[in-house]
Amino acid sequence: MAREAHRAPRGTRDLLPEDLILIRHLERTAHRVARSARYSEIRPPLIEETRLFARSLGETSDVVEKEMFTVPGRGGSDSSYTLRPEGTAGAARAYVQGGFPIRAPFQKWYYLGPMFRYERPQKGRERQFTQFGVEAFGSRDPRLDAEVVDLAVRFFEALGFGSELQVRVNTMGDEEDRGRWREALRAFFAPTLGERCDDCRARFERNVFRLLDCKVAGCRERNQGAPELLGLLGSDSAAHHRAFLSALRALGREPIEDPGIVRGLDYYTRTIFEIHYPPLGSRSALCGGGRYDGLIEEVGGPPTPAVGFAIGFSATELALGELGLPPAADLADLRAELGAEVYCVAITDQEREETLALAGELRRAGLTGVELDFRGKSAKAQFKEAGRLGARFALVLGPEERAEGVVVLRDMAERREERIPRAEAAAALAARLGR
RNA sequence: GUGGGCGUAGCUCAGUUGGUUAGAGCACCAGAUUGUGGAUCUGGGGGUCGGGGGUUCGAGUCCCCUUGCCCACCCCA
Repeated sequence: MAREAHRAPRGTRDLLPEDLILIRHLERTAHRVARSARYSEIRPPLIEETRLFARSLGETSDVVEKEMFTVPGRGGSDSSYTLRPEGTAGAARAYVQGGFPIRAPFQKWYYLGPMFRYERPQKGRERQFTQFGVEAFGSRDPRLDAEVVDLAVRFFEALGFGSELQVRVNTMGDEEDRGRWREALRAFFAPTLGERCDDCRARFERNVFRLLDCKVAGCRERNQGAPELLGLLGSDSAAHHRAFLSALRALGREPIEDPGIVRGLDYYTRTIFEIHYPPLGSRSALCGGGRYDGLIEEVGGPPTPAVGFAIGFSATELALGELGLPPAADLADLRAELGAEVYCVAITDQEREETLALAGELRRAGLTGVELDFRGKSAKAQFKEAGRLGARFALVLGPEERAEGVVVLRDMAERREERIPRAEAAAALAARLGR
């Protein structure tokens, strides 16, 4: 081994052919589910101006404060670019830049691709990870919130997750509601602040909502009886929430109201939700999302409502692994692509060039998975390799065949052979492979 | 950023109270009737035991440092 072998950067990994069987299945499932409700794919750049994220995610969010991959621009001292840590900001920016708020405000989009966060890697968390997300702009209809949730649930159902999937919902209210709630919480927590953990005391100043999901047991106890936003909602927000719950039920999704859900990013308003799969235990959260009616304005557009979610593939992969999903049959076609369909065998070295030419003809004729030996293997070893690769047919070329202008077409499974004119090989294979 | 665990063949791992040429399985290669396969059998290649220092007659085994990976906390997807 080389003394200083290069390694993939910490928190990143190579997706090798074997790994891509599962990944590609996740991707196609995402495309399919998004398509089912007419969401269209978008591909914003992987880098954005740093200030876009600072603006949309919140200056004091952990992501912005210490988790971004940022590179200085070369132009001026004020230019700076950041590898996207999430997909919503870029989508919102693209929506505004593309002029959609005016020419076609209602848009249903989705994205799928790598995101980057400079964090300490651990199980289910990488510095480069993949997210599948949807964003629906231009409507404040609570039925749209429900459609988005349903989409997320169906993604997991399509992968084989069972009926234990939970939709946990909560509401963040609008800005006014949240102002009232913030003051109520501060008034509630202030007297017992001295009995809480250091983190809570810091959060009290920075973002009082976070006290609600502190993991420390003692702190949790002191959360009992904290004012709930539900009781402080203005009539619009309350009506929205009720209609959202009703719409979910109309889709056959029974929501679980969970006041403990608090999103870490600043841009959420009203509906927020998480998809959980309790059999996974502490790592049961698979998806988070919600409504962010203020975001478009935040990134320079006119007031425009929006709702969406993001699903991280890392956690999804982990969960699938624990559950033994997806069933092998769902991956069979992708797995088969790693093998060969037709293997061209050269009996002696005299046929090696011609097997290459033969393979070329087959490929030009549209056949896929056409392979031959490039390592000087014996005829026997070539058949062995053909078998290992799962080839359905072998085309055999030896001195005799060459002299007669034919090839031997061997059906690997049936172990039957027939001689056919060399010129008809491609057509014969195409017919047998159903092409 | 803070803790903890682990680095032995390409992969997954054994390696006994420190003791001779460091092992297994899988994978790879080659044979087992000179032109026919996924099984079996036989054989083969391949390791500065992460790196450095120390203790010792002797270190893969013990100690220290370093580096990498993993796990947890934080936070979240």
